[in-house]
Amino acid sequence: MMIMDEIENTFFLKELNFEQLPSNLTVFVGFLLNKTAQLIKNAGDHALKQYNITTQHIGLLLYLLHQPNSSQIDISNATLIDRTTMVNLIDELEAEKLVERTRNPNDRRKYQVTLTNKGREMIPVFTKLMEDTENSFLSLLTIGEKENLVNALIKLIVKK
Amino acid sequence: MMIMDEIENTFFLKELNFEQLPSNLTVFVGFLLNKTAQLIKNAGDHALKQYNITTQHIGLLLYLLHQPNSSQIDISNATLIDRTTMVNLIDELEAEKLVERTRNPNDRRKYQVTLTNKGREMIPVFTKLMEDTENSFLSLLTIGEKENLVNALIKLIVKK
DNA sequence: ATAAATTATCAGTGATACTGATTATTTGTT
DNA sequence: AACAAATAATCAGTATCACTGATAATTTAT
Repeated sequence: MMIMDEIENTFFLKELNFEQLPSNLTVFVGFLLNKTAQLIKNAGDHALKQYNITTQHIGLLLYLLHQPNSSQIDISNATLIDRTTMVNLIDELEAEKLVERTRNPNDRRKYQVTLTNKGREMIPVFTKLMEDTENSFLSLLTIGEKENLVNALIKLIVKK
Repeated sequence: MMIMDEIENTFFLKELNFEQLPSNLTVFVGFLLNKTAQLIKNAGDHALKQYNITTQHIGLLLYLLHQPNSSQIDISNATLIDRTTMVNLIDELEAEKLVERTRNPNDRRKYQVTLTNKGREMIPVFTKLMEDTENSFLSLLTIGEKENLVNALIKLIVKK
């Protein structure tokens, strides 16, 4: 496979000092995904640090913008974040006065999580910050490569 | 961008119940990378569970196969895993009798981390398991798509 | 009316990354 | 040779995140 040469020339050999590679490269896709995810998350979190939130919170806010009054389970399902982790994330957004919990009058087991005015105001700020951060992170890729990357990742996630 | 339609038709709309999306899709690349990395890691860890190791350990073993007698710092740099985390990972591999620490006689600050016979015997087993797992995970992608994915991820990691 | 399911919550566990300090050792400088 | 600085491994502690399993409140199904 072509990739093998590519890796040996660019990545493992030069940067990671791998001098030889196992015969099948797929062993490393998990590693590559893991490290890339870590790097882009760090970049995003760093940019958001001044606002006391992380990249995880952004997904919630954007979801709420388009699906107002969602329950925590709804948000959990939509963002693929565990329901018990969601409790903390929404606690944190509430502490920053970006969202509010109100009971759903039609089903009092549920909350309606809603954006506050501050939340609505801040979303464009956060979005811009994240866009800039991700664009900078992805700047080595062409538009086509970005599209391919996104499409591949979506395929892999949707499959599950 | 074409991608927007793609996402709306396949992913957010159907699976995640997003009905509308922010104008710039790059906000979500971090999310996609994060989730994909999580899923593939879970799959690998599950396959390796019977051997009491995780996908993280595999990278170390393979590195040691090609760079015997490496120090912990060497491995740490090669695998992009923090040096303090490395201590634990090698503890765990040692507990499983897959590697050994011996002091480097030329520099007694360093260890030489070496594969045991058991370690060398098990590597093909682990590799096969990981290959099967990753191939299954990536089975929806064509060869070309896999190559593009790997190349894109390598570009993004090497850049940093 | 009762059983079963659902939503949110909490306590606890485990994996991982990272900071900052410490010890032992080696290297560089005078 | 003596001393300072750098390096390798370690440890204690913090933080994030995913996840298990339990519980209380409420709704739905039988």
